[in-house]
Amino acid sequence: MSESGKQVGSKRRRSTGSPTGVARKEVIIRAAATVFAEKGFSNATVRDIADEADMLSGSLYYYFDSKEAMIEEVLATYLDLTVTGYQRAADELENPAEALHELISLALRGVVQYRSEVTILQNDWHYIRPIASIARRQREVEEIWLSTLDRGTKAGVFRGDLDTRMVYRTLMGAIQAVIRWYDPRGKVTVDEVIAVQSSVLLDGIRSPR
Amino acid sequence: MSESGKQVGSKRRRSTGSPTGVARKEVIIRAAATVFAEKGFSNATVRDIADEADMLSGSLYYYFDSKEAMIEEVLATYLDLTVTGYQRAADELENPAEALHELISLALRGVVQYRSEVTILQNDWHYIRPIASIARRQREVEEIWLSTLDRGTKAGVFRGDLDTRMVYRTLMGAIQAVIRWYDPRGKVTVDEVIAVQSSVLLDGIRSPR
DNA sequence: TGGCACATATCAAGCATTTGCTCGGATATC
DNA sequence: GATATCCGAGCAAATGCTTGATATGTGCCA
Repeated sequence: MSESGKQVGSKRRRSTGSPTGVARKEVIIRAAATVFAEKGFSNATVRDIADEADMLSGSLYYYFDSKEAMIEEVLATYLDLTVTGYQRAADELENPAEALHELISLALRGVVQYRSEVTILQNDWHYIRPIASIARRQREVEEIWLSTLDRGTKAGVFRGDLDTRMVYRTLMGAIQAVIRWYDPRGKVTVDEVIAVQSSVLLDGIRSPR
Repeated sequence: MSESGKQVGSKRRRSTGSPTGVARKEVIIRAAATVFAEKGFSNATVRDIADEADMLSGSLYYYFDSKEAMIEEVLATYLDLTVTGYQRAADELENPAEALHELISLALRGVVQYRSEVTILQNDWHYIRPIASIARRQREVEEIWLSTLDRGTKAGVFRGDLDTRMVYRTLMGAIQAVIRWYDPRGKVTVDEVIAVQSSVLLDGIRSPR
C-alpha cells in the first residue's frame, strides 16, 4: 500500500547492472522472504535482509515503510496465486473427488514451490494473523475447499457423518505440515508425497461402498 | 542443569505465603509457558515473564541461567509425559488399530491439555530444533508411532503400499494443527475432534477389505 | 527463650548490545 | 540541473543479563 509513481525508473539500468526500481524491490522481497523463513520474523533484522539484498539497511526504507510492510508484500503474491489456482480447479472439475484431489495436489506443489512463504505463514502466524489483507485471502481459500467438500458430500461421494470444517482443517493440517519434513533435495519426489497424502486423505473421507 | 542444594528450602513458606524454592520455580515455568505461547519466544521479554510471575526480571536469574534455559524446562515436562504415555499405550494394546487409535487420542488430548507447550513447540520450532534434549525425545515419539504403524502393516491391518514415515508425518501434521483452530471454550468437545480425526486418518490407512 | 550466623530469596539500578528507523548528503543517470 | 537511488552515521528505545545491597526465614547454642 501507499505506492507512488516511483516505478518510472523501472526500465532504466545503470551501467553497473545492479537492479533499480521495481526490479530492486523484487530483489528485496526475495531477500526478505529468505531471511524471514530462516530466522523467523522477529528474529530477522533489517540488517540481515539488507545483507542478503546487497545493500545497507537504511536503503530498504526507500522502498518500504517498515519491516512489517515487507512481510506483507512477501506473502501477498503467494496468496494471490494460491487463491486463483484453487478457484480455477474448483470451477473446472465437476467431479468432487477429482476436484479435491486437484486441490490437494495444488496445495502440496505450492508448499514445495513457495517454501519460504509457507514457512513464514506457519512460524509467524502470531504476527500475521492481525494483518487484514492476509486473513481475508485465507478465508477465501477456506471457502473454496469447504464448498468442494460440501459438493462431494451432497453427491454422496464423501461421507456425510463428518463435520465439514473439521475435515477441512484436518486435511490442511496434514498438507501444510509437509513443509517441516519435506526435503526437495532428497530422494522423495513431490509426486510421491501427493500420491501418499491424497490417497490417505481421500480414502479417509470417501463414502464406504 | 547445575542445580545445587537450593531445594532445601522447598518446604518452607514465608509468612506472606508467596512460594519459594521449587514452588516458585514452577510458578516461573508456568508464567514463561504462557508468555512464550502468547508472543513467541523471541518476542517475549524476560520482563514479560517476570510480570506474569509477579516479580522483577532480575530475580528470574536466581532460578535460571538464561531465557533459553526457561523454554527448555517448559517443554521438558510435557515431552516426558507424552513419551511415557505413548510408550505405555503402544506396549499395552496388541491390536495395532486399537493402539494407533489410542496414540491419536492421546496426542489430541495432549494438544488440548498442554496448549501452551504445543504452541511453543510449533511456532518456535526454529529456536527449539537445535536443543538436543528435546530433539531426542521427539525422535523417541517418532519411533513409537513408526513401530506401531509397522506392526499394523505386517499384520495386514494397514495398507502396505504407503511409506510408513510419510504416513506418520501426515498423521502428526493433521493432529498438531488442531492447536491452531480448536477452541476449548467452543461447542466442539475434544472427544468429537478425536472421533473425526481418528475416523478419517484410520480409514485412510486401513487395508481395503 | 533470645540472639546470632547463615543460606535463601528478591530488589533496584544499570550496563552493553541490538534493533527499527531517520536523515542529510553523496553519487549516478538522463 | 533534476530525479532516482543509496550510503553513512547515528539516535532512541528495548532487551538479556549482571551486580551489590537488602530483607527474610532457619538452625543453633547459650
